[in-house]
Amino acid sequence: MDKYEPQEIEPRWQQVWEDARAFYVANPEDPAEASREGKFYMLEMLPYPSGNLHMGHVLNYTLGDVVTHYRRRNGFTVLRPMGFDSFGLPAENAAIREGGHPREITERNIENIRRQMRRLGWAIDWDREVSAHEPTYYRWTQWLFLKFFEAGLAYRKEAPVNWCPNDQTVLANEQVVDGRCDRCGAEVEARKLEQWFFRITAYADALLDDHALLDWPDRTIAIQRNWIGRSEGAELLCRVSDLDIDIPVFTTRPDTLFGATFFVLAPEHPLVEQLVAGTEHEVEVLEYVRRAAARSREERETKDKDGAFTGRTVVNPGTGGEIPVWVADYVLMEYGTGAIMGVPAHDERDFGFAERYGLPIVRVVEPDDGSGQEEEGEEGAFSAHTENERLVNSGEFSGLPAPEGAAKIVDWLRSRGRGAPAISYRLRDWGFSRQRYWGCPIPVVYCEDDGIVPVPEADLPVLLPEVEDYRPKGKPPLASNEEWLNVPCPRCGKPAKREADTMDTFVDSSWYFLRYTDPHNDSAPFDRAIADFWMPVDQYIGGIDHATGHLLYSRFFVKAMNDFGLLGVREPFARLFHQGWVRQGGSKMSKSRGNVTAPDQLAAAYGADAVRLYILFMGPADQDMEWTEEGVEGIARFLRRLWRVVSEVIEAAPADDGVVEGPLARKAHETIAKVGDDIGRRFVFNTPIAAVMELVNELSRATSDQAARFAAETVVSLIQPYAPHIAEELWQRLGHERLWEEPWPEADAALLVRETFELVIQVNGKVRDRVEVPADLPEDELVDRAKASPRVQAQ
RNA sequence: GCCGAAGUGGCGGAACUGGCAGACGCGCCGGACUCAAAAUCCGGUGGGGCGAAAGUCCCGUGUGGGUUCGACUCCCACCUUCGGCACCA
Repeated sequence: MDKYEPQEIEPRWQQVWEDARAFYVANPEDPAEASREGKFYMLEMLPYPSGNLHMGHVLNYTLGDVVTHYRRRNGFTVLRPMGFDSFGLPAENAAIREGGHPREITERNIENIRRQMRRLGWAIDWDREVSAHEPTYYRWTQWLFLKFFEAGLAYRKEAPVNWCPNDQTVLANEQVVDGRCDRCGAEVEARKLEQWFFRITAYADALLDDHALLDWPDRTIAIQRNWIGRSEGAELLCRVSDLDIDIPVFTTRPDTLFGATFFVLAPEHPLVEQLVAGTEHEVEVLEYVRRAAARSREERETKDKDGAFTGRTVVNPGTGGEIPVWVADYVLMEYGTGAIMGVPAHDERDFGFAERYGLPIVRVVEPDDGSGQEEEGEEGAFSAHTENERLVNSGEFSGLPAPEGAAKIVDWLRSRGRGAPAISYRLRDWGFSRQRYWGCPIPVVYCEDDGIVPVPEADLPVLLPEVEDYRPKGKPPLASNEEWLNVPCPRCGKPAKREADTMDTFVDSSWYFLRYTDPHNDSAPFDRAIADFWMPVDQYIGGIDHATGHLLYSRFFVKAMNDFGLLGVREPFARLFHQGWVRQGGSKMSKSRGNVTAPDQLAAAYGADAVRLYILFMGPADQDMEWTEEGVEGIARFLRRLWRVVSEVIEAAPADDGVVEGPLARKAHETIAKVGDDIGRRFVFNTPIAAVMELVNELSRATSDQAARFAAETVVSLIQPYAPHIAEELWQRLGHERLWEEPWPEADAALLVRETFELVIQVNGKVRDRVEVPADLPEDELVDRAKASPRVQAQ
């Protein structure tokens, strides 16, 4: 018997699969007519090509690999592509650090990762590989941008960005950690610059409603729901009598309208200046606005509430009374209308403000217990929404239950043209322009006469130009290439300038799963019929850190593309699974933390099969795990044991027509049922390994009969998705071929049914007796049997 | 504060629909092989009593209650940890 030598076996089988094009899948001849029955689109989030794969990647892609093999062998046509999210800051920063061009570094990293992926034996269709930085890809990113622009879903406006005063650059949000630049540690400032935005807020309701279509983890849906932050309420108009202007406010508590004793504008509110212009309050208010602007976000959130009185009043549309208008920075311009009605009796924040400035506090909602209790002071001055409340001090609405009162008040306001039901969202439009080099150019031109002019489709791609110095230095690096920057206006031909910002990499990754379906198309991003054949992704696997980024952006992109008529589906990812973090020393494993174990050394020491098995055996795949190599020896032992036991069977039990029966045969069938159920239905990946280990343990006790032979073949077949190399080798030695195409084994249902089972009889929680009873006995019979037990009778 | 997830041996974890808690693996202990060690193989391993032994009894799944013949699992209250949102009107 020869030794188990993964370093010899593994490359050999990888070559066999490549030569046989085992995991490549062709698109249907006529995708519009092809049956979608049996198609399976397996996708894992594409890697960022930074240096090396780490164990988090190994977990992610091994999970996808197990599912791919399992589905294939269950008769599905599985699309399982791979690509690289190859634009972005890390490559650029690495290039700045090491010298050299981001493209060289990126392409070197891609080459290296591709090699690591092949070394691990993942079943990937490499014909469909795409990389975001290749013009053949980003040409279509630009094309899609133009569609969004035409539809009014991409627009430009002035907005605050993160500015690092030390590095003289705009930072992406993900580069700001606790308010500081993650490279130099300087405190980040807010600056106002013209920026590009995607109008994702137009899809806020669709993004919420269509959660119902998705088989996603509850927590992911909850995170997205929180992020979108939909609040129902009303928008009402408050009139500044002196100036004849109406200021809209949003509230979720219209029932408390009669308790609004003051009015507050955010310091950034555009009407502030007009309200105080030329009044005695002007100096004081503008000074307050300036001070507020200088405050850091953190200071603004933690200090006591303060503000400045404008000297103006507005009419409370409920009471008809005049209430004072203040400016205070606890009101945020970004949310609602940037103005609020202050109801100190029923809002904690308004209460704090009113106390400080001596503003009146009027209770208008009370618990409906009939006692009319009047509590005063801190505790009683405001009250949270509870089940049974009624309105008081609210004119004709007094006495109504609070929810009904709210509805009646909104109706009443609407009839007088002073308000309407309204919905407010926390979600903001997606700012996607970056003042950096290594990204997809935004294909527009600025013309003095024509404004923003899209680059004609025929002129795409707008190639990312070479620049002398791609370091960020306050203005976009692309702008330094004058030859590239200055072009005639596509509309009028006059001298114009290109957009020098590039796109956020999340734009690239918002549609890559569509390009995979038709990766070589050079007349469109993809053919609709082909995309409609494969989409949606049947199983997506990736980190939960993308819940409010990539996973939201991609849903938005697909919805918009569906509205453009480019695509049939409205959701990209039907089913979603998040692998847990692989931590080392307590923190998430990532390149930026430098706490990375490369899978290479591990594969060199134990083989790819051991690495794959080990990462899945460590624990439930959706839970975080602390990386340790402690247990990898156990997996290596298991593989050697598997090799030895199966080799023994090959020698001791040549295949014949002998009967396959007995406890070992039954155990094999139970294992088939368990493994298939775990992978297919429960989507758990650690317990199937334990089940196969159990079967190997039992098999090792008797290796010489036909039941042993059946058990050995079963073991090899079931472990194949996890450890395809050793499985293929042993399968061949067992006298078969092409295990990767072998149908998944089926458990013999008859063998799974136990004819009898051991009934455990308990009285008051104590085990009194165990009796063997027929499995099909009805419950009352079971009770009778239990009562008939002498040991129960003796009690 | 609101929303979500999770607490089981020395460790990672198993127990899926309420039915012998601790599968499988790590570690540890003992044995075989060996001049010896490594590797490999075999056996043991939740805690505590009683017993020479076969055994047998008690305790035990974050805490306190409850439902049930029976609870890691269901219900109520709480504690702890982790994640999301948060001056969001």
